[in-house]
Amino acid sequence: MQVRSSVEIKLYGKTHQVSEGATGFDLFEDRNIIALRVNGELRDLAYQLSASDEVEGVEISSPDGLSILRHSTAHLLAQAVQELFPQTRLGIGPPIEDGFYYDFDPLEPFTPEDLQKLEKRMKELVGKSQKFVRKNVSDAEAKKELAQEPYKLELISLKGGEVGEGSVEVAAGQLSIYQNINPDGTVAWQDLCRGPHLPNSRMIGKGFSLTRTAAAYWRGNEKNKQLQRIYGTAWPSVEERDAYLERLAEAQRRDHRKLGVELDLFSFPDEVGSGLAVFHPKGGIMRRVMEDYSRRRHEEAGYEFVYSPHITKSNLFETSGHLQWYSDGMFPPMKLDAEFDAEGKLRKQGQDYYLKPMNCPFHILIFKSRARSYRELPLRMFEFGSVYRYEKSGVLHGLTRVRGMTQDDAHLFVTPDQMEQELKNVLKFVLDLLRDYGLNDFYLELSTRDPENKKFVGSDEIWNTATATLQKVAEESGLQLVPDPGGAAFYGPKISVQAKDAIGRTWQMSTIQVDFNLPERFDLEFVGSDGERHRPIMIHRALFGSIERFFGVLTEHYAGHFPPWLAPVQVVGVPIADDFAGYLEEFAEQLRKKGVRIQIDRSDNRMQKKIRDHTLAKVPFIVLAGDRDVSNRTVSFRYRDGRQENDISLNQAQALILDAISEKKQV
RNA sequence: GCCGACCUGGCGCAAUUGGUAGCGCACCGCACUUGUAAUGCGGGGGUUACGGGUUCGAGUCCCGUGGUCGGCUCCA
Repeated sequence: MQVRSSVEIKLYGKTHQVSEGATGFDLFEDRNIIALRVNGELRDLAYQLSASDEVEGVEISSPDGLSILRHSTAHLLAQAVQELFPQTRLGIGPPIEDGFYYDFDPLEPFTPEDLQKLEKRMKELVGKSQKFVRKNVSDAEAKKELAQEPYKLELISLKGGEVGEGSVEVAAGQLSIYQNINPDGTVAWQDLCRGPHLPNSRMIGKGFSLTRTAAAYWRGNEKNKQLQRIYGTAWPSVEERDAYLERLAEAQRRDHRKLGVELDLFSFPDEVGSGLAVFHPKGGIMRRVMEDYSRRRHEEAGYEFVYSPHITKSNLFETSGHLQWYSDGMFPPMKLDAEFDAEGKLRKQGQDYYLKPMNCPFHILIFKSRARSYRELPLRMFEFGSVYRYEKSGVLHGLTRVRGMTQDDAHLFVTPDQMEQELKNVLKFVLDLLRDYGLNDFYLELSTRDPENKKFVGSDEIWNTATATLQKVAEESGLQLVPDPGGAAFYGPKISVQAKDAIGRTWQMSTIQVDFNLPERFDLEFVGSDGERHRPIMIHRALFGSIERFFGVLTEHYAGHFPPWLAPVQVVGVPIADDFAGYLEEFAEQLRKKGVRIQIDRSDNRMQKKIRDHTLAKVPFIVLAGDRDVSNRTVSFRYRDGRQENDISLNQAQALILDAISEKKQV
């Protein structure tokens, strides 16, 4: 037996002796440990330990472990692609949340059938038990090995930093290539990669799937060539993979575009144009209820209501700067009023009118309509303002990304002294209101100035004050605060409220934005207590973002099971037999007088069919009555989840319904 | 905007290698009147997104336009 000298390392912080030349394989018997963290850096299990290394194991189910699994699966995909489509060149292939992708430059774009073939081939490769082996290479070696891969060569020449977009290929310094090695020692495939990887393809197991293909610009730049991206997902077990796919399926079931059709809420008629929604009566009721409640709350919070037109002459948006900065996102102008003589010469200069992409300039004009005193501030102007933005065709998405929308928009004009208190009030107001609509899991994002960017308005001092104030206000809310450095617009910092929905997805909801720019551009002033003129600060604030978008988010959050106060039809009465319909009609009449949206189903359908229909229509309360109920003066309730409550007295029944509505309860 | 896929009655889907459009639900009518997720019978409804082309013949093939979906880029 060979005698080896031993080496002292630290394993999970404790001193540990290993023989010289030992690797991670010698350290961990647990097969769930698939990589190492050595002195803070992720390494392969095959990493050779050296003295004083501080070592930890990386479990496959840990966040790092999952990334490694997914990264290795991406390699497997790339190997399969190059085997089945040898002419295909490699882009990049990093792990992402819940999975991975790999970008390719193939001769022909991939088809869904190709995906199936690739998945099949990947499964075969898993069975081949190929080792993932790291090979450190010099730049010159790497270029030689990857001479056939133009994109990889580009990465080599760029190295680290500038690569952008999840660089898993190269880091500054040492380059490495990972080879997939057959049990007989031959190299099956290789890729430029910084690793680490699973030790063996067998460990990828069966918990992966290819999910879709898409195009993606090389290195994320619109000016570059588009590559074909294949997305996949990978998990330590088939069960976890299936659970993930089930989450996707659940998200699909909740898709507001689908529910919008099924529940007859809204549509996007082709005749109208992309991204322009019409709300049907049922969606219309919901929208009105949402808006009415919002109005009432705004009124209570000291907002004043204003109205402004949908179109305006160009000069307003020249003054505001929108035409200079954002004209791409605006509908092109309507050219009006130009007059020409018989020779076609211009006799009267025309005017360009634009659909408004924002409401703020109008509110500013209202502010400016007369001299303002400090006594009037804070001045809070609110409007359900319809705006139109020419979103690029490819980004339109149901109600969440549209070309015409109504913002619940408010502009607050405050003195610098008032800013902090006002921001505090606004944040509280926003969160309270969102909670009333059923969202209650939030975090905040604070977008601050990019110090590199010279393109901003306002002094350093005012930026620092505003940023510090926003920060303070955000922290006082007690919510988690995520910094977004460099995320601020050029005209001021902002807080955005992110809400998590019922299945854990995050939606950006409200924004509270400080603006130093527009007061400047419009030369806004108020007269202070000192008799001097001062410039107000403006705060932009949209709560829903847009009503359309919020509507879509709520639809998905509730999966169409709206709480009674929002539900388009709140109660449907189902008589056991037609003889009892009159009894239910009397009950309904009482509720209708109190504003309840209740219908009695007197159709020829069987009672069971009616229950089915109204359950599928997601009506919160189905109220049934038969002879027993008529004699006892009761009804029974049936809920969307199949639950039932029988023999409820009429008074109780009425109280139960009214209470659920007024208290915004879910049932 | 870019890449790819797709577009058949209100909705969800069928239509062998191009041979003259079917089904379920919904809708309408008739009968039935029933205690908690589909009663039975009958009926109406589509110039297959739109415009061209190839062909004896196009839902099926080709070109263009519009729209939808998945991504990329973008989102004041």
